[in-house]
Amino acid sequence: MSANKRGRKRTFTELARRAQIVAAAIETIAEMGYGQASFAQIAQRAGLSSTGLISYHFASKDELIEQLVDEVVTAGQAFMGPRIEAAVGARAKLRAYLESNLEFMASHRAHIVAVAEIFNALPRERGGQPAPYGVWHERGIAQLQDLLRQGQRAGEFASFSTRVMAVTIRAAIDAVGYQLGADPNLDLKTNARELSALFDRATRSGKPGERAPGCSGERPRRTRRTAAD
Amino acid sequence: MSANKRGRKRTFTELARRAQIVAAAIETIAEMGYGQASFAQIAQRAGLSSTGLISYHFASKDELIEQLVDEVVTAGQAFMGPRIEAAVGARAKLRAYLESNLEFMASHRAHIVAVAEIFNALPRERGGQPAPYGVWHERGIAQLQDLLRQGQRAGEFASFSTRVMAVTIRAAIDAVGYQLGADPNLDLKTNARELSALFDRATRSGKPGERAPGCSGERPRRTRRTAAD
Amino acid sequence: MSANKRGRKRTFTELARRAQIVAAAIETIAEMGYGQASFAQIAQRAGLSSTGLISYHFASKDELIEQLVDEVVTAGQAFMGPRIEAAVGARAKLRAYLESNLEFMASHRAHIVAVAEIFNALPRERGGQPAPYGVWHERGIAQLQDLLRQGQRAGEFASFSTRVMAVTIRAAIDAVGYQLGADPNLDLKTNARELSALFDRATRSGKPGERAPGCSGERPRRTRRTAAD
Amino acid sequence: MSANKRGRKRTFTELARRAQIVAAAIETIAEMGYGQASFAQIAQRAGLSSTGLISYHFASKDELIEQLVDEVVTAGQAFMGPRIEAAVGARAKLRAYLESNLEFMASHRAHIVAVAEIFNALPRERGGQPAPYGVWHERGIAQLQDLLRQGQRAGEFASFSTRVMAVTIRAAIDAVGYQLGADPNLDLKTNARELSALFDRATRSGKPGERAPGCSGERPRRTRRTAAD
DNA sequence: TATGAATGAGGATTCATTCAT
DNA sequence: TATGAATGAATCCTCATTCAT
Repeated sequence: MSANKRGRKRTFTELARRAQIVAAAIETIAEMGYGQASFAQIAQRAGLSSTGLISYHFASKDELIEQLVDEVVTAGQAFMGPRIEAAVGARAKLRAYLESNLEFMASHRAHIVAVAEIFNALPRERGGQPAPYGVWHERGIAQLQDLLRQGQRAGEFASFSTRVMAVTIRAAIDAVGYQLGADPNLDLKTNARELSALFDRATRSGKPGERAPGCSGERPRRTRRTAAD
Repeated sequence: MSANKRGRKRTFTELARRAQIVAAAIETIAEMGYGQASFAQIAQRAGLSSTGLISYHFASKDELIEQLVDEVVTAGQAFMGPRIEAAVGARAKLRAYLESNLEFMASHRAHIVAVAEIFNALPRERGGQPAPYGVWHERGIAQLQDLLRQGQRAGEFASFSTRVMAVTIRAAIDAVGYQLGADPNLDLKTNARELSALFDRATRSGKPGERAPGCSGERPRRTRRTAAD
Repeated sequence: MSANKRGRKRTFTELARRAQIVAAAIETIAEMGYGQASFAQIAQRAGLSSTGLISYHFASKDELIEQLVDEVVTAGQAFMGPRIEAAVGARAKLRAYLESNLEFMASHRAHIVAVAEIFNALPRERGGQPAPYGVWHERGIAQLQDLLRQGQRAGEFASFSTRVMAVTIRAAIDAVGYQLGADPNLDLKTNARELSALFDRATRSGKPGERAPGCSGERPRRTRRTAAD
Repeated sequence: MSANKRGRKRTFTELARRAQIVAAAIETIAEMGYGQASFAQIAQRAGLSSTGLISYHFASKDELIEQLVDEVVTAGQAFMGPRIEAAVGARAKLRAYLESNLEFMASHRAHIVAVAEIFNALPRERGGQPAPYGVWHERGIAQLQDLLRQGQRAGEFASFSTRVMAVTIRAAIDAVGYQLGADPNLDLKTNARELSALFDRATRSGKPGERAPGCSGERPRRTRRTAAD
């Protein structure tokens, strides 16, 4: 992926142009939706005077989108990875997973919305051929399943289908991204706290010393509920 | 809705053709994705020799999609409504909600996949103007929030943001539909059981006589876990 | 023209239907313009539930339009002919020609507007093949030229190109029809009076006893002029 | 008006292409009529291999037509304006108006025919919304009315409705353009001379020293009349 | 006769991509 | 490298006409 179409290593300028185009594509897709994100729109936003330049730097629209997704996912992992690893224990890691995900969303709103648009707009896995970016999705699920299995082995988590739980956790996070597309003022902190608590209850075992809040009759963090709940 | 463009009551033939076209659209969208579902593709699948016939029966592509969504949503509500109402108590209703949703998916796979495609492909709410079928989504969320609030008032459910919980429940269900698009052999019964348990734990209060399974250290329905979990 | 496509004489019903369709076409074209007057629009206005019926009664759209023009022109001639013949002398006949034309317009606004639309919208004479309804136009010009030549022979009219004068008179009348399409409240009586006077001055000879108003320094019918003149 | 859709100044090539396409549109419309002037026809006549190129250079068909009309009207005004201004006195100006109009027609036959086609084919003013290029028409009428009023104030012209007279003059000129579409060999010089004389008689007052030719019993320029008159 | 269904050609427009400069 | 010009396939939609009933 580091070689251009002439088989040479990409020059600095070339890399800069690609980055600029990808950035413009992110903005465009986030703002107008994948369906409206034509080369013309992207070029305009990038300040380019020709769509031809996009075709010059990217073999096809597919390659542009691939690059875009790649960058966002990589950035996300770079942001979240350390935070998750720093947490001790499966419960803490799960909480870190959820909260760092939403924290990343807060600082990379357009990126997240764009990637969500792309995932949704592109054809899914059908018959035999895989979805274009299904790999990333499956990789994320697998990573989560690992975490959940560790917790189950450690007795921190109850017994449940790690697959179903992982898919649900991802779906919950993606739903926040989806809502963020519609409402830029969405309160991500509240969402993070609520989701953390939700999946904590959903996963935790009833082990002594790890008793679920519901079991003790007390609630750790009482939150005021408003009408908008 | 029962009058055609000439202001006449729709004939039997017309209704049949419309249904046939809608069915072809469902198949096409479910199989190829919304983006690829042109009139030409739909007409071909319906065995029509001209795209003009689709335009003859539907005022626009929008009307076709609207009709499609309407049919699927109406059918879904007709299927699920009674099952949810028959359940007694909020916990049981929530379980019925989840299970009837997935049961409907099992028998209407293409319908669900098609509608999921449409929801995802169409422009989202941006700035001020709402998403085309966002109404349905918001209505579903609101309905779920009602159910959750009732459970909270009755003491069956713990304290949490009903909005976040409702969005997460819907996201979990939609994720199952999404997976169904990729894998027609998805085990919906297992998914239904797991999701029921998951959200039962996530919502329930610690009231006596309503103790969460996790608290007793035992699991009611022990499920064999496979590697694919 | 009195036989239908099966070579039979047209039944009363058939004639009635044709008349009804022609009437609807007149209304539609006058109101929406020729370009928007599709069979669907005409059928709807005629209260028919199928465009097929129009095709059943008329061999083609061309035949419908032909019939329409025929009816309007015939009605116009029936109205104007006697009025012109009743006038004595070329000057009086020319005045009668102009005034009866505009009088007919007043009572057959839609007809006139529709025919004007058709004349304008249809292809003109090009290369060799004649304009569809150029015949009517040329016939009208020829008739006017006859009248003008008679006046010249009788010494009532000055010497001028009867062709140019005839074309100009028709153009002036058609321009009134054109304006009538835009402004239904157009004052036809004033237009008739002004055009009569205009072409009286433009045609008349300087013979004694027939002196032009301009020559005597007096004006026969003094009209108050308003700012809108 | 000098910036293209990318907000750039138009290049030489772009201007040339636009001009070429406008020229092809003029030819096509003049020859086949507005109704038959599809992008396909225009592209073919311009030697383009794709209708897409027209859309590339013009935002819409409307813009193409607008540009076409604009060019022709501007050229016409540039041609006629100085000739009218050079004339001294209302009578001479009116004569210059008529003669320069027809002179322009002689050298820009297709342009005039095309614009006449467009004016006629496009929807007229109806209800409230104005005709697309009605502005030009009304502006021409207003300009003529100004000229006529000046002549009336100066005593050169008799008393008449300047509106009716102006509309009739324009109609007479347009009728020449109309005939030109059908007969390319139309004798424009004779038409110019006859129309000049016609409207001179129609407008002039009976003032001493400005006596109408008809009053003297003599004709200044005796013209041979042929059968075709 | 009359209806509604069906056809297929033709309408403008959008778009990613290619190419010469 | 970068630009603008050009391409041609694909988009939805309109319409007069035909046909079976």
